[in-house]
Amino acid sequence: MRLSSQTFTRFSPSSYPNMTSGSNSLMWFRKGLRIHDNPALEYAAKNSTHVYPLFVIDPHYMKPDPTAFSPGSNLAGLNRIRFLLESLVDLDSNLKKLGSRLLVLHGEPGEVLIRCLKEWDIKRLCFEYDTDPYYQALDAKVQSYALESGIEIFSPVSHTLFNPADIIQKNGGTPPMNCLSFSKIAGEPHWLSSSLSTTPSVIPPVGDVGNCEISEVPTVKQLGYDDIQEDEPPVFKGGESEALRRLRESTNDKKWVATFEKPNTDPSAFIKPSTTMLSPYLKFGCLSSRYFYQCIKEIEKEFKNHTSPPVSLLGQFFWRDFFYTVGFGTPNFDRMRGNKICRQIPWNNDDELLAAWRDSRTGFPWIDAIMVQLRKWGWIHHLARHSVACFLTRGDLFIHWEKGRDVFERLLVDSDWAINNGNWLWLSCSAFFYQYHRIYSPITFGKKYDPTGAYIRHFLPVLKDMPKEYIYEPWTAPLSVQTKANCIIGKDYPKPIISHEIASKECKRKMAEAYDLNKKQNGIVSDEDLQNLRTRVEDQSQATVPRRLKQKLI
DNA sequence: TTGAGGTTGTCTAT
DNA sequence: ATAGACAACCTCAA
Repeated sequence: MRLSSQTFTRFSPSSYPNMTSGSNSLMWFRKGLRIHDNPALEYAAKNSTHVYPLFVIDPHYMKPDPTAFSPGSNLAGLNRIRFLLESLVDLDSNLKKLGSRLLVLHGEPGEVLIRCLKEWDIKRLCFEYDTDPYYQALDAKVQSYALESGIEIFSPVSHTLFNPADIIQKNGGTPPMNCLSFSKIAGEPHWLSSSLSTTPSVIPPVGDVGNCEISEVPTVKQLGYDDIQEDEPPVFKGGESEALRRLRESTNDKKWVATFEKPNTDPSAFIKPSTTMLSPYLKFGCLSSRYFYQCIKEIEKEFKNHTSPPVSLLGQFFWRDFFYTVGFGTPNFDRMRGNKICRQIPWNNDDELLAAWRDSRTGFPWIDAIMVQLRKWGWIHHLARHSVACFLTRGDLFIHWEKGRDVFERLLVDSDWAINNGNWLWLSCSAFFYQYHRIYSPITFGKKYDPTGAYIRHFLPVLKDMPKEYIYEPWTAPLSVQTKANCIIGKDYPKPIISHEIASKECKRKMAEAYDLNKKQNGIVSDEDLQNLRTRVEDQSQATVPRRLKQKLI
């Protein structure tokens, strides 16, 4: 496809009116770890003598954090870091096929980049536009240096289908607040009917790298992750090649693609998961969302009765762009305080309950099994995310969504700033979704997909011999049954940390009080108001939920 | 002001 | 499998 983006940031200093063929270009990779449909790379490859493809290993993202609750950096768990490194190895290999290679440097990306621009006498800097706050701040610094130095910048929008800024402008200055109005404003992407030719055939060679300390793509061990215990092979293999292979595999069954309905997919499917599992590849841009979109569009043409957004496979891309747009247009999107679209809710501060949830010790097998899958795979089904997010926040534990967001951010291979925050806002009924009476049951929700509990048995082997009558509520099994199943509740597997029946009622009442306050005060809730409300609802809660229901954790 | 619609709730009855 | 009760949130269009 000829996906030359019409929406891009470009500064062409007048001191360089003609791009001469004797110029050096730097292609800065961050996301967008691919050679297909990569407008920044394509632009760099044109009319340059030398192209320097660069990736900077950023300690902000990849420095090991020994104090964290699971191996990884303070931002990313090991599964995601490994995925990223594999993606870089694959990118290097794909670049080599085009006569180039990937240059890897270590350090603070802004500083490293500016050093490279000087050292390599770069006249043109190309990188994919990024809406995440971290890159917005970083890119502003780099751009201001480049402008002063007369370096041309080419920064196209190619991570998402649409340019979030365009959507916000079309909507009158604020982001659309639901998926339907987003779709109406967005329409069809302008590049939809562009032809399918995806990869540059050659990239000008890397020039002299001077004094820069170029390294190979490091291994996780070289980055300082020593104690890796691998009991199972990773579920994902990073990289563009694997992404395209999996895309072909996923789109092989055209009828499945055309009749996909997200809400009807099965969160308990683990032998053959019920969705494409391509999200990690989209997150890092190993797979172009626009290319994927075109592939689905082609398939839909063959089926008159194909499904439609928001539930169709194509619809999932609108959700992605929707969250990117709201995230871009909302100050403090990743926080409750200072976030205008976020209901102010007096969440509990209970680290004991939070740790139980995080470490699969809630005593609810459905919840605990999901959290095991999250740690092991770095991926869980969307509805599984709903189940555990609802349980942590408005459904049972009433703990702040930001705490759950941090855990997901760390453990998910596909964790994406806008989408992760957007979904936590959604699930906690803080924004977008407000029907807080609809609470996922930690017992019956999983049961309706998986009545025998195969999913639980797989991820929580301690319960593998528990009869199916008790697998979702093992504390109700008679002691003789527990003994026979080699699983004594309270010893081998925890008792439930709360009563779902009581806790969910309490949560509804607290949500009603919080909504009431937000409405009365028109969303302007001070720290003091919030603390007063917290004291009030907790006092009432003490009256109805005895402390002993928060049983000792194993 | 009113009413319809909102990707993915649960429980019971048919 | 599907329908209605439950108790009732929000936003947006008319």
